[in-house]
Amino acid sequence: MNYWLVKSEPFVFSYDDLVRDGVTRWDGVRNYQARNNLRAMKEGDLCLFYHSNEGLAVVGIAKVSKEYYPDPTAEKGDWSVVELQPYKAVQEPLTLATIKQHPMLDQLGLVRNPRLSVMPVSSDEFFIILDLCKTTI
DNA sequence: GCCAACGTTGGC
DNA sequence: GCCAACGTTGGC
Repeated sequence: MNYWLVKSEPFVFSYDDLVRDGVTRWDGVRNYQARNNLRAMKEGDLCLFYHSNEGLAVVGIAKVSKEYYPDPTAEKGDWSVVELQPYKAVQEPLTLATIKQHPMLDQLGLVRNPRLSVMPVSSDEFFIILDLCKTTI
């Protein structure tokens, strides 16, 4: 089991939208590092769902329901998508400000490379974050 | 292969 | 709205 963090602008696609839709195709990724992370996801892996631009917080957990396949929205280039489904909303959203204050989370990709939209999270980091969200899985 | 210019992301 | 960081593009 691997753990990940995906970012979405909530006014484009929020965690509530994921709950509403039940499953979504995570398309439109046009960054090689992010794409390679999508390709490393296995069915059943869990993703922290982070709201960027607005909210600036981890708000839920998504599960990888389908492993990568070619992005149908890509007109050219070698891009991939996965499918995600809602797993669990967190009890308390965890804001970026709080994440930055936590000494155990200073290696988190979200802090070290704020522009990457799909990134791996260590299991230690994942469970620290769940704990800060007062959430169990 | 280098590097300048440009575009995008995303926090503040 | 601004700006820093990063990635991409394209000329040489």
